Amino acid sequence: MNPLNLYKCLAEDTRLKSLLLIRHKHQLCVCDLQDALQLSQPKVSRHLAELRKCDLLQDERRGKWVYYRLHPALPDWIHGVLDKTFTHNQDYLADCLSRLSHSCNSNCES
Amino acid sequence: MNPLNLYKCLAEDTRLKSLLLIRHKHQLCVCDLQDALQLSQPKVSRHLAELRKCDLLQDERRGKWVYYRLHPALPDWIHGVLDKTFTHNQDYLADCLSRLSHSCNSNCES
DNA sequence: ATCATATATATGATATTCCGCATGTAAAGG
DNA sequence: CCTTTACATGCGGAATATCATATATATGAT
Repeated sequence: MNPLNLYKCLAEDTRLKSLLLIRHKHQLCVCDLQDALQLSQPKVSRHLAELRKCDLLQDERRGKWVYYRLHPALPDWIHGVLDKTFTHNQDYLADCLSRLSHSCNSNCES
Repeated sequence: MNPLNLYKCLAEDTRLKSLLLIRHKHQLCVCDLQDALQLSQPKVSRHLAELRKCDLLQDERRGKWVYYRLHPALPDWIHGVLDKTFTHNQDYLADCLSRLSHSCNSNCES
């Protein structure tokens, strides 16, 4: 993953927020994000697919749900970038974070 | 500077390399970058203007030359992101870095 | 089998970004 | 002045990205 492609992935609101929320909650399914971001299902799904194709995310189906998490092989420096971004931009994430904590699909397990 | 706008700025080859090279060399003028990146003058200039308008860069004219450097008010976490990106992506920068060291507009002073 | 829920994808329209080229401006030297 | 060098910007077209809508697929329950 070269830096240019990473930043292209981060350069869109839905993708950036999805990545940061998934990083924060460890794993989320599409409908969690759909609720938290208040976006249509196809829109969320399409952006997650893009992040998956770039190997930033990994998906795993469990029953009806598909859970997304950070790709386990993600280089250290990318973790660092995401960490800094999350930590220093709580205002950017406040709204969707609060909506996320009210939903309960992914929160209720492991 | 919100993270989305930052990453939009970094999501283009000319802008990303320019920023990283300027960070590395402390300051560079347009023709330094033009040589290092082997790009047309208007192309470099336009992307630098965009980075300036987003307050990522600051410009300063000295005689015929306009020197660009990182904006002094750049938040710490953005410095962190740039540092990690530079350090862990030397391959992405190798070519333009070597061309940069052969030129001598900005190297020859302070 | 049928249906509801969760997710993915195809398609065509719209918007945004990027580029090359031409032109404009600013400084320095003759 | 006039020219050269360094840089900036306006403009139209090409390439890309994004979107909404419709449709397809997968799973689980009845």
